[in-house]
Amino acid sequence: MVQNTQPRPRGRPRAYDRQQALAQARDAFWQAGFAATSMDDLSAATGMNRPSLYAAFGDKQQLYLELLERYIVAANQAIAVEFEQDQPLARTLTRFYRYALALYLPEEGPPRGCFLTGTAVSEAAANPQVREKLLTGLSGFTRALERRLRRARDEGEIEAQADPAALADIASAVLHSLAVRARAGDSRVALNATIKTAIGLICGSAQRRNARRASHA
Amino acid sequence: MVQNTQPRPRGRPRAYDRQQALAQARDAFWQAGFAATSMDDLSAATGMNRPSLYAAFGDKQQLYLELLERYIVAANQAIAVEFEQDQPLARTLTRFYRYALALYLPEEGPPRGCFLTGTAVSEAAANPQVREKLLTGLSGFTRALERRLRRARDEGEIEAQADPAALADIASAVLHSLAVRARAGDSRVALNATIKTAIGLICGSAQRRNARRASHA
DNA sequence: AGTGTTTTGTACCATATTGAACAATATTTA
DNA sequence: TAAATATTGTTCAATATGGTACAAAACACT
Repeated sequence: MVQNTQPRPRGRPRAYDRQQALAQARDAFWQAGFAATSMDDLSAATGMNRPSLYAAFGDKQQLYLELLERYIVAANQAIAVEFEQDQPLARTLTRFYRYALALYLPEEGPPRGCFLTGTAVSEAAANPQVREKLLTGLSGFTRALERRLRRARDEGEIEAQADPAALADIASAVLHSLAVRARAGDSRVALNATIKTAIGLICGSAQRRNARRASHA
Repeated sequence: MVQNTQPRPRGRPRAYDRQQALAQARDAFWQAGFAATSMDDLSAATGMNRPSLYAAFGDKQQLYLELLERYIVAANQAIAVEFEQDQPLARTLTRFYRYALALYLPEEGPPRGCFLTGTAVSEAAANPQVREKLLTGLSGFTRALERRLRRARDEGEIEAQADPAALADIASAVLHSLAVRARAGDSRVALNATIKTAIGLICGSAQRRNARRASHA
């Protein structure tokens, strides 16, 4: 059997776990936003001291951009897995929005919305790097939705004349709205009602009844 | 004729115009966000020195909350004026979204999106006062849309079985999406396509053709 | 044990930021 | 012209923040 244990690195071992520290830094940014989170906050959140933070992740902006990238990649992977499933469109979209909402409304603590819309949007106007990553992330989600809707159209799940790109725009808009409204403190009931309405509208006349009378809080 | 000139106040006259200073402070926040805007930035933007800023508007948060309030009131007034017009729903919605987009994409300078979603959303998770005002503002817009859609239904502009609250949710979602995507740097063409799609979808089967084939960038 | 290597943790510096104190200034009123 | 009043502009203190230098610590290798 091949030796699969890596040779341990030379010097003093790290006192932190890189993945865990990144997640903790992300949560700190997620709560307070980029500008309002200081290196001291990040130090406290990760348990690392500042020199270690700089050595491991560069300065605050580098770390933040890295976290944006990771969030986008993870979201795209989760979406890809879900959209590859051989499930009805309505069910897939329901799971898609429910998964997002679970992320936006954690069990404990204040509602936080989406990491991208909750923290990157405010920086985007003044910071081109953040703006670029944000747009890349958002349009990636939209394209994934469009591919799934195209498949739904090709397989006869929605009307043959439906425009996948147009419907993906609406489906994305609902996601953006959930992200904003969740962080704004809107109720879970109201957000779920929006999800129901959106799915009814997107999935077409077969589901039109739901679109008309989704329960509202 | 009654004397309508106010008696001038006692001491040294103000060197600034209050309304103008508020607008300049708002634009500073709008560009960089709340946390990234310092009192010095506000001082530079308004031309006032910091002691005058404190005397006139209180601390940074007080000033910001005041600006949120004014933005919400102004938007509600503009919406009320527009929605009172005796115009077809599709035309009203078109003007509504175009007006928003003009605000989000100024002629000069980087795209800025909506003042609420662009600056208040990031603060909302950690700041209950901002969160409350944000939710109030957003749900006010949604209610105005709902009233207009109810009128459209009652007057036969859209199907009698349509649910105004549900459609208002979608119409709001599109507004939120425009706000986010504009600040993220998405193209004017793409945003206009989303507007067309949304209006086609909301206004129902009479406009269904537009919903299917709105041009995409 | 001793040496080299990497990380940690303390200490430090320069600057940014908030907030207020206070004298100077510009105006109205007596 | 003098007094009262309100704002301006300078100055200052206290703290926050970003970023780094450097010695101590913890490991691998010889």
